[in-house]
Amino acid sequence: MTIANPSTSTSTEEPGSAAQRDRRKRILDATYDLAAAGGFDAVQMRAVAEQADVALGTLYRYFPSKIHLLVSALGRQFDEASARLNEREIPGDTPADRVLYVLKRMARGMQGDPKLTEALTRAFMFADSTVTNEIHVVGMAMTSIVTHAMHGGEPAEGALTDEDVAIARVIGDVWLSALVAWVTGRSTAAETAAHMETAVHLILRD
Amino acid sequence: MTIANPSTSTSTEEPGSAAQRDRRKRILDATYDLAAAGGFDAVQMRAVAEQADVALGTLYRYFPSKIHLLVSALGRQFDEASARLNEREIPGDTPADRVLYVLKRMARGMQGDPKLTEALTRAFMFADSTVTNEIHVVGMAMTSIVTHAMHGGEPAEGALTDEDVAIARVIGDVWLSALVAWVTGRSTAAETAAHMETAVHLILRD
DNA sequence: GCAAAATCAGTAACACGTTCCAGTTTCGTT
DNA sequence: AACGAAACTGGAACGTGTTACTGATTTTGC
Repeated sequence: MTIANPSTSTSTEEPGSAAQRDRRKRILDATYDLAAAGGFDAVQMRAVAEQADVALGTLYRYFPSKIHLLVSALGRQFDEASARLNEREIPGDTPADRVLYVLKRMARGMQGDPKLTEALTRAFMFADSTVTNEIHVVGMAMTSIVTHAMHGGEPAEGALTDEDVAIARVIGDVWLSALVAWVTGRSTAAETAAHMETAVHLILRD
Repeated sequence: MTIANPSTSTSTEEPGSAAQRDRRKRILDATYDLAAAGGFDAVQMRAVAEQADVALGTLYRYFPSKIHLLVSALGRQFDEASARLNEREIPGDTPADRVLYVLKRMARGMQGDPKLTEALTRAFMFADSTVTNEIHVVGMAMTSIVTHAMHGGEPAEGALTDEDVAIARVIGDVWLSALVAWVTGRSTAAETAAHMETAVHLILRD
């Protein structure tokens, strides 16, 4: 339905003073709200600053660009999704079934928040090398989710073969392309789902 | 109030007066040159207009946005590549070998023009539903290139199975993701090539 | 408890995509 | 050749991301 706003969880200890953490949190919350309400274009730096009760210069001190801001928000989202999915067993009899299960779960969450998804995906696609760190987090989370599903939810982290990782990466690539096509209005949710299903069966061959 | 929009025609026979065709070509040439020299950011609408010897308003009459402009340039480029590749036999003993041959050829071309590739890829990733037509051209050209390679360069257009098309799409998806990773500086050319090789063998299994 | 350093608010200004407009030129038709 | 429609030019202007600057306020080091 809706993607949980991660602002309530402060599991990882972030550096800086309490006031800094406060401002950072307020900024990310404002970003999240604006993105969820109006998508990429609605996340305007002046609006974020105002809603976070922070000056524009301060906003730029914390996040050097709109892309950094949105990708950081995406990173938190993905971390949360990954954590939720990886701590449970995945239903399904075959790897393909299980992978499709998690992909469909993620798709459902995203379709429930299309504007937010559009904003974060656009930022991800537009990011350059200055955002490499934040983006790497997303890629690894995706690989983790897929391999975890392939192995049926068993914590077989050490048993990942090269082929497992390659398969997960390919599925992640297809997923990303499908996501972009959906976000940019070039394919419907149903077409995206059908394409993912075809691709997963093709790659995991059953 | 005017409806006419010369930019919406992408077929080989372009309508309009000679002057219109002239302007369109000048605009696309200027776009190409600026993109090749400085990438996405260097393709500035005022600069394109000036270099094409056209007023800014005229540029916007032909291409309603920077994204349309760049995606159209990408379409022209892809059409040419597709035509060149499809009129010859593809070397290689297996479908995987042949597909990798054309992918590596394309990769080499792109690495030779990194700024141009960056500009066109960025535009492609940022396009929305108003550019669907132009983007469809690119997608079909990609599918055509891959299926042509799979079948060894034989003109077996009528014999494409659903699976052929699905495979071509998946390979296109992986290609696109790899391209984005390379363009945004998140992976090197060598990593991209290795990933493509792994993925193609995985999908075409031989 | 205090001075220096860092941070912040507020605001102006710049850059580039985009829109709009008034006047001029080109094009197709009669 | 003349006329109306469409296209073109040149330039002003607007919105939003980004930068720069100044004077207050908070934090830090001692």
